Amino acid sequence: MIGQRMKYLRQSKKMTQSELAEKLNITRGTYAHYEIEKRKPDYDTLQKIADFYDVSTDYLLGRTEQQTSTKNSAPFDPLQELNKIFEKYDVQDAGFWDIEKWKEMTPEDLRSLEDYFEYLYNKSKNRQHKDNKFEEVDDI
Amino acid sequence: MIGQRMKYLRQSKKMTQSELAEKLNITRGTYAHYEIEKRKPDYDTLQKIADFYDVSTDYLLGRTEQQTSTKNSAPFDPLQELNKIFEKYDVQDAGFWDIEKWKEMTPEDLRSLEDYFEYLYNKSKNRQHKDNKFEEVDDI
DNA sequence: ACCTTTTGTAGCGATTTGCGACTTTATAGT
DNA sequence: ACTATAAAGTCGCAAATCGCTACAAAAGGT
Repeated sequence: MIGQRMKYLRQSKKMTQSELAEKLNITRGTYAHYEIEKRKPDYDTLQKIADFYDVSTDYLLGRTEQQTSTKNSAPFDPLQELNKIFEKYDVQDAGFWDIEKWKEMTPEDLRSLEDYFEYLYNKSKNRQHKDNKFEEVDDI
Repeated sequence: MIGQRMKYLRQSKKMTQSELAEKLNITRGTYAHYEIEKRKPDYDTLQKIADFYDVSTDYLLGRTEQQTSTKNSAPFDPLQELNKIFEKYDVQDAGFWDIEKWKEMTPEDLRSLEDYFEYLYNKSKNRQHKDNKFEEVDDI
């Protein structure tokens, strides 16, 4: 399936395998294998292909007929999201957050942080400081 | 990224790695590697994961924050599409099409068929039966 | 028919995967 | 707090897969 779609997309752009391979930083031989489905591109290349044609990986994999890429136009910004949470829980940035690390954070990390804040919030309500479920947040 | 998301999805369903592994027909050890990103699932497993959680592969791969799967609710039906083409080109099913084979056909195959019909159509207009560009259609 | 471009296909070294077994960490019950 | 049990992380190895280079076949153009 993926081979068919790659071939179709390539031809509709009237490009040769060589040209595509160059875009993807692989040799033409390697690329050729994809189209005839003897090999599969690694995840990195798969995404490059999806990016190049602006289609979804689901389309390439044949999970959907909609080509339309669902890729975010405005990429996820961890710092911005962090501030939202700060506001929500009325936290003032005390300066002990390692901003550099936060740049690497995923949406899932953010959710963890929210869980943590919520936990702190609940704790402050009934002052039970024994539970150490979240004690290892220092690695955030 | 994919590991984080898999872990998040699994936990939000309150499942263990063992349970997930069973669903995906892999061993727990193998599954564990995915979450900590030491290994990557093959394409087949990736799609099983996406199917199981009903999210897009783009989401799993971190290309988008939208979980929503773009998978077709009504899957592509080759036979139905075939009939549309038959109608369009006024072909009557002479019974020499191997229906079983057609069940495997992709949208791209359909496009090829349309090209073929169009070719036949053009040929019939100026009776030039020498060009054998489409001579090998018997493998469709 | 001939030459050029493009595509398909081994062969092979190197990388990566999946499994099973073992270790470490977390959870629960008393 | 202590122990037992479950869950998650990690290692070594066999097997599968990948990417490259080189060669073969097909397609296109003159």
